[in-house]
Amino acid sequence: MEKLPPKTVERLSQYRRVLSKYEDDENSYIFSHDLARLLKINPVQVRRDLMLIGFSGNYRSGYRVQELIMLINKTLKTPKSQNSVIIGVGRLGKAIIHHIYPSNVCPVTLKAAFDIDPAKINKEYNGVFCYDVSKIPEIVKENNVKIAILTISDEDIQPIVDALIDSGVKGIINYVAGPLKIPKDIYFKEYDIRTTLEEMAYFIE
Amino acid sequence: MEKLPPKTVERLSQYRRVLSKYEDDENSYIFSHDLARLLKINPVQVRRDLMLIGFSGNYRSGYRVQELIMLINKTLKTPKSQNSVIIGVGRLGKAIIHHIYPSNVCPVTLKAAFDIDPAKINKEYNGVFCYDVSKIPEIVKENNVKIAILTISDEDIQPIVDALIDSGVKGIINYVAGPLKIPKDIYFKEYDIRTTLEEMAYFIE
DNA sequence: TTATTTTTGTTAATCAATTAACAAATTAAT
DNA sequence: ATTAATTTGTTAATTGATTAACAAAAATAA
Repeated sequence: MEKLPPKTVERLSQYRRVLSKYEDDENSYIFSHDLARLLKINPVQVRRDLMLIGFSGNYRSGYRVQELIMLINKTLKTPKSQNSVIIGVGRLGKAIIHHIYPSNVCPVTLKAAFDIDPAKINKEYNGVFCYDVSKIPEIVKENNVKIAILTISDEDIQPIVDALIDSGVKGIINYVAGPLKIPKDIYFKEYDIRTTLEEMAYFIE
Repeated sequence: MEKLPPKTVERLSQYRRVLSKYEDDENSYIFSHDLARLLKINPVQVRRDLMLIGFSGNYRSGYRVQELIMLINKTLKTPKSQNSVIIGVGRLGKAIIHHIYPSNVCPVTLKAAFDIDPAKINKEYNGVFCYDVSKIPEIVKENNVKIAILTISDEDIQPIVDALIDSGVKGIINYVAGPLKIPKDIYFKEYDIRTTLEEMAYFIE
């Protein structure tokens, strides 16, 4: 099946998250303009996104929330379908562990954490066990992990990245800027808050 | 002067950050394709971005690093020109404080932190003082703060957001998804790692 | 001197994302 | 019944971002 545009996928994930708060009522409906307002986007965009996944609404009452969530679940792979690991259990690493795991909303499972600091290794953080980075190949292969989250900025992170990729990781999210050698076929995203801050500083007034 | 495209601003911030590691040598130069490789983008994009800010390179040796950093500084406002605050000093809040402050690279100054937890108030975190949220109007106005970073997902965050905006904040970065009422003229960005994870899970094979 | 190579600078073309426009469906009101 | 109001579904238009294409500049090699 044809892949959806990346931006649409991003919004589908956001629709699902905000809608899950509205799901209490079995029979609740939502209009495109209401869903749009929750995400601060244009209602046409909502309708277009839903059109792309083949979801139909009702001319009078809008879109059925429960059905929409179910279709988004199906479209963005079924829940718990992808496994991930996190590198680094410092402040940021721990924050992310607590934010995404255990969560009934996020369908990506965090299978393990890794660190280089002996003080952090062989402990559990909110249910996620932390191993020495040397265990990456073993654990990653064993659990069929495809996504890695990087939260440490050590100079020597490149060997860790290489080990992850060698072991089958296909997507990397890096929260600490820094040039990394990453093959072209790896899905890579970098988020550094400083970039966002500087962009914002430029545009406000 | 005409505003630059948002994506160009984002990349300028990234160019500056990676180049600052190359600045040691007073007279170092870099080619567009080398800078491009560091950011995993197309060299044409680098040249186009630099063209937009009116920076010229040398046909033989590329772009002068030091001069380029200076021009980016000038383009993205001068260093230390914008003030920010952070809401919440939990795990994520502390991680961000340590990541951006004090930093000679990020030109946005973190002026204060706020929390609702009495155990966290009136303490200093890596040099940033934490106040009770009731102090928002006073501190924000006093320091001419224009940017706020949200790291708490409390149900009652809307009044905090309203206080920030009333006190003059023009840009908000939200790290915890959740519908917020934000006026149209506020520059707003939301980053929830779960969205990124789900998008990635969809695209990798 | 005359090619050859390399890299910038810029326009044009392409691709992606958003928004506008409006027909079709449905209900409610007159 | 007819009109008005509302909202979806879809195509077309627009806007924004990226990439391709290539001339101009400068140095090097033949």
